[in-house]
Amino acid sequence: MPELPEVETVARGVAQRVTGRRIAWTWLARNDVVHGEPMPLCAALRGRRIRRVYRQGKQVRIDLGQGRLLIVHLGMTGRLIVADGKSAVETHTHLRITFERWRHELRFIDPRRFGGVWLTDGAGRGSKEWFGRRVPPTAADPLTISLESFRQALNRRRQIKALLLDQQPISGVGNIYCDESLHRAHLHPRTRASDLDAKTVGRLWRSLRRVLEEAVRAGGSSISDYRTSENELGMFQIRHRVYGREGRPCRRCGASIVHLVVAGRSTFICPRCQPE
DNA sequence: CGCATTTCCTGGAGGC
DNA sequence: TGCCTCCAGGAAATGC
Repeated sequence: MPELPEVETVARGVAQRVTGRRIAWTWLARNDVVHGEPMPLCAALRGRRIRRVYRQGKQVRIDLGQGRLLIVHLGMTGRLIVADGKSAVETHTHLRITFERWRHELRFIDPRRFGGVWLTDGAGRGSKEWFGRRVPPTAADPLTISLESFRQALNRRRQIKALLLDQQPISGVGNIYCDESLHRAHLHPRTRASDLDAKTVGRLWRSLRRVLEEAVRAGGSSISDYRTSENELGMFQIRHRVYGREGRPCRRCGASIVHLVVAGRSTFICPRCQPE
């Protein structure tokens, strides 16, 4: 389940390996995973040099220069890996990008196909319609958002969990880090966001940033499909305090972790640390 | 506006 | 062993 820390890890890993390289050819297994330009993708990418690779929200953005941007969204089971061109191509590999004078290549693999790839004009605006599917939204980043902007974003009557999962106000938080940050802030996920006092909003702001930063340092959480750009496991899952820990003791108070559904999502809380 | 529900998709888990 | 159902969830669409 790639969220901010996973996507950040992948973007950094890919950046390290492909920045400055020139694209030789692309191999597309099925064209419904690529959106944007109706022209053949291979023709659009061949000869382009990779200027920069970075994360925005849950997107990996590959800047190709001259106003071209290749956006990769990993969805739920997507992987973007740097692989030896001679290594076996596993099933559900949808896109391969090779480079001049390099034996390695970039591969996009996504069994469930909730993810996708967009070739845009560089603006990559979330609202803009592209051939096929809309570019997923990005807004304020939880690692850099100011406390004041965070407070404004939370000034809604919605449940705090639903708000944190909504990518429109703040982009990058998914189910895992939502639950982890709420536990650290001692907040019940069904709390109305607008009911939080200034002190509590500050606590959540810090908790969210801290858990995301820690997870980035651990290379993200590998629950099922997620792997780094080198196809290796992340390590943050062993440090989860609530996510996936139903029935196990709270690491803070020892109470049994409870599973419930909030905002239509599987949710884990400590009933003692996070009273309703 | 908020919120629940459904849709897309595949693989893994659990029941029988 | 095999078949069935359910579940995981990012984000959009739909209905109340």
